[in-house]
Amino acid sequence: MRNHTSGLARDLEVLEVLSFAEAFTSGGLGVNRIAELTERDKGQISRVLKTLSSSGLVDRDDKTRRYSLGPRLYSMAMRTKEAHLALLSEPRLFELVAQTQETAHLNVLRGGRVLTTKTVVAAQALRRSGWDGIVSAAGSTASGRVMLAGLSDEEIALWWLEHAQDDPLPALQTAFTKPLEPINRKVKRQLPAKNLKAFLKILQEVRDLGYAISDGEFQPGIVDAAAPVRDSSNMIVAAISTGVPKERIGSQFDPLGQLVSGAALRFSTDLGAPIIGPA
Amino acid sequence: MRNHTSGLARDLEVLEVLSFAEAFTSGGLGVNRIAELTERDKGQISRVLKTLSSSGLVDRDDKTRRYSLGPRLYSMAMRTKEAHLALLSEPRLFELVAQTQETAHLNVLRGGRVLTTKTVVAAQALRRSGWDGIVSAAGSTASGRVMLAGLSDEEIALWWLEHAQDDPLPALQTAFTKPLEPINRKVKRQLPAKNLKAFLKILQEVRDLGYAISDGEFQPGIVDAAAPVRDSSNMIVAAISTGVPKERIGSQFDPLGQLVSGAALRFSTDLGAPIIGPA
DNA sequence: AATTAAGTTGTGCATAGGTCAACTTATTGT
DNA sequence: ACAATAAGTTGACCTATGCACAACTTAATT
Repeated sequence: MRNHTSGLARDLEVLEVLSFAEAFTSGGLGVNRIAELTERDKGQISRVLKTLSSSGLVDRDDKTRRYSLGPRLYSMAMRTKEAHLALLSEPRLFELVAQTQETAHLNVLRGGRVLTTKTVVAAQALRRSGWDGIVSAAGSTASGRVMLAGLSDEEIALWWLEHAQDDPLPALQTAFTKPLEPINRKVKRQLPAKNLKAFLKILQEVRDLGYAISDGEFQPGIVDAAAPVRDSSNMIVAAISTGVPKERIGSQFDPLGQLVSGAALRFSTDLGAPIIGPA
Repeated sequence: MRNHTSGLARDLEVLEVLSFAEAFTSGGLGVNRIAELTERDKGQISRVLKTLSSSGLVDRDDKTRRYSLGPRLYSMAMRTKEAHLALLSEPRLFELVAQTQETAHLNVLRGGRVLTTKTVVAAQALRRSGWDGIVSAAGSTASGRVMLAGLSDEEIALWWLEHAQDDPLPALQTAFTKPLEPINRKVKRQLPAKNLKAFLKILQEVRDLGYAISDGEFQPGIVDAAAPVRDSSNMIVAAISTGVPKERIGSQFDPLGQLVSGAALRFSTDLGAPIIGPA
C-alpha cells in the first residue's frame, strides 16, 4: 500500500520541532535551523512555513525572520475536549492539593503514552516550566495503568502489542537536543512488567483497588497514585494523579490512594458519570 | 511561480473544519462529513485524518469513527503560554506605568536567568530601546528572587547548585544556536548572596513581603521591585517588575512594592489564579 | 437477511513538491 | 565602508506524491 500523506506527515514535523523549540529558545527558529532539525531542504521549509504561517498555526517575526508557534494553535487548543477537561478538573485538583499538600495532575492516555494536560501545584512550589504537555510511557506510570485497567483484557493485549515498545520519550525530543545525530531508537526502557501476563495481573490489582500506585517508577523517590476519571458514558477519559516524596508516606499507600480516588470520583460525577456502588 | 504547498494548505483546512465543528457538535465529525465540508474526496480525507491522528493533532474515537481535535494541539499550545503571557500582560503593565511613571517589565525564569518578555516604557523615560529578550542572572534581580521564592527550600537548594555559577549573559540562547560549541562559563558575576544559606534567608523575606527589592544590584542607581504572577494552577509563571531611580524614592521601598504587588495580583486574576487571602 | 450508508484500500496518471542552484537580502568581519 | 559570509527566497526540472474514481470492507438500519 502506498502512503498518500507522507508529505503532510513531514510538514507536521515542522510543528513538532517548533513545539520543542518553544521550551528551549526565545524568539523562535529560523528557516535554516528548522531545515537542519527536520533534515529537509531549506527552500522547501521556507515554503512550508509560509503556508503554516498564513494559516496562523505558526507565527513569523518579520523583524528577525524567525518562526514560533502561532496564536491559531492556541485558540484551536482551547476548543479541544482535553482543554475542557483541564478546565473542569481545576476545582477538584485544588481540593486534592489542599488535602495532600502535593502537586496534582490531570492526565490523558495518548497511544502508548500519558500526557499531562493540567497541573495544580501546591502553594509553595514552582515546578520549573510545569509538566503540562509532557508525555511518558503509559505502562510505567500510575496514571497510565489506571486508564488501561479500564479496558478489557483483550483490548489490553492489543494495546500491549502495539505500544509496549514505545520509547518513554518522544524521539523528536532527543533529536532536538542533539540535532546532528540521527534519531536513536535503540534505547530500551524498563517496563513495569516484562510480559503481558504480568502486566494483566498488575492491572487486575488496580481494578480491585480502584487506584494505581507507582513506587518510584516515574521519578525516583516519588510515589505516584492515580485514579480513573469517567465521563457520562462511564468511559475512562482521564486520570487524576499526585506524587508524594517517598519519605512522607513510606509504604502507607492506601490513604493516598483513597484521597486520589475520592478526587477522581468527585470529578467523574462533575462530568455526569453514573454513581456506582463498590464494584 | 508555482505553489509548492497547496496540498498542505488543503490538509490544514481539515483542522479548521474540526476546530469550527468543536463548538457546534459533540462527538466530532466523520470522514464523509469532513469530505463534504472541505469539498474533497472521502478516500483522501480518510488518509489525511489517519496521518493527523497519528501525530495527535486530531483524535479518533475508534468506537464511533469520528474525529475531533486532539490532545497534541493542547500540549503544543501550552508551550506558547509564555508568548501569550507577554500579550496579556500589556494592560496591567500600562496601569503600573501610569502609577509609577516608570518603565515596567514582564519577566520569566529560564534556567538560572531571568528573561524579559515584555516591556512598557514610561512616556518621559530615556529611550533605552527596550530590554526585551535580555537575560540576567536570576539570583541578582528582584524578579528572579520573587520567582525563586515560590519554590520550597529544597528546590531552591537544587536550583542553587545548578545555576549559582551561571553567567549573566545568555549562554542558553547561544548554546542552542550553536549546539556544538561548549558554553563559556568563565565569566564571574557578583551574587547577591555569597552562599545558599544567605540566599534562602533573603527569599524568606521576599515571601513574607510578597515582593522583592533589588537596590542597585541590577543597574547601579536603580531600585527594582518585583512581584509574582500566578496562573490558574496557582503556579508562579512570571514576575512583574519596575525600576525606579534611587533618588526618586530613597529607601521608601514599600509603596513601590505595594504598587507592583497590586499589578501582579491583578494580572494573576486575569489569568484565572485563585484569589487567596494573605498567606 | 437485505439494503444502505460509512469508511478503507487499490491503482493509473497528473501535479505538487523535492532537489539543487541562482538570486536577494541580512549579518559579520576587516 | 566595503567585502565576505550567512540566511532566506525564488525558479525550474523531474519524479514521487497524492488525487480521482472505483472496488471493497465494515457498520448501521429496515
